[in-house]
Amino acid sequence: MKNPIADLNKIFDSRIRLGVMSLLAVNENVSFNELKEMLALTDGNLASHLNTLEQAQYLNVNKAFVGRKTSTTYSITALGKQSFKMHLDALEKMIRTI
Amino acid sequence: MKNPIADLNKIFDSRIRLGVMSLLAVNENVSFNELKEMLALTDGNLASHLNTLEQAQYLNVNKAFVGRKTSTTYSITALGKQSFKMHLDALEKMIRTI
DNA sequence: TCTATAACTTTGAAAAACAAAGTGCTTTTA
DNA sequence: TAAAAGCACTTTGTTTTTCAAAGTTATAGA
Repeated sequence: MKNPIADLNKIFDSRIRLGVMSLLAVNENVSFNELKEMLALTDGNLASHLNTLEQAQYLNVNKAFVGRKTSTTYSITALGKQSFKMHLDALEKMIRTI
Repeated sequence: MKNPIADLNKIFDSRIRLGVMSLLAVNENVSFNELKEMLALTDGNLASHLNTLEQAQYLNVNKAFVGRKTSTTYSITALGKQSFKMHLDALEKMIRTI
């Protein structure tokens, strides 16, 4: 019997950050509003979770214009991809022992 | 693109409660002190997470004597097993889309 | 010009996490 | 037999996290 949670990443304890990462892992670029709708969050709540992930350097922010309107999209960094993969591996390992 | 976190159980957001459940899923009965050691927690911290899981009726408390010493062990309830399984299924589904 | 939308930031309240110390009971040890 | 130690908590209090709601800035469209 050994510690099953030692390899889990604290940042991904949050269901919401897990959701953001999993959306960004599958879709190259996702906009603020898409994330907001997908995860059914308020602006502020989403913004703060995105901020946490940004601080950790797990994602990039891309500010662009679609036509003349601003559109902010988010994408995963290499570090983010790696950290997320490690977390999922740890989860999978945990699941597999069950 | 659909909400990837809708089926996750809020109670299992916590790494520690996830760890407790995964230990109890594999080992029929685990004592307070084993859990404490495995997960590297203080008494109070473990007790409060166990309490949360007990409130949710995800685990049973068994107070017994080993020789003449008290030993409290914990085991998973049917509801706990089911809820945990659903959570893991949701996680697996999330992982598989990636 | 007025309204709406995007993407935040700020504020503040509520909940959760956690460590540390205290408790009551029993058992072992000096 | 008195003191020390272990078990399984509970209590206390601080720190951290979560979240909603409101405010902000800038642009776009009617």
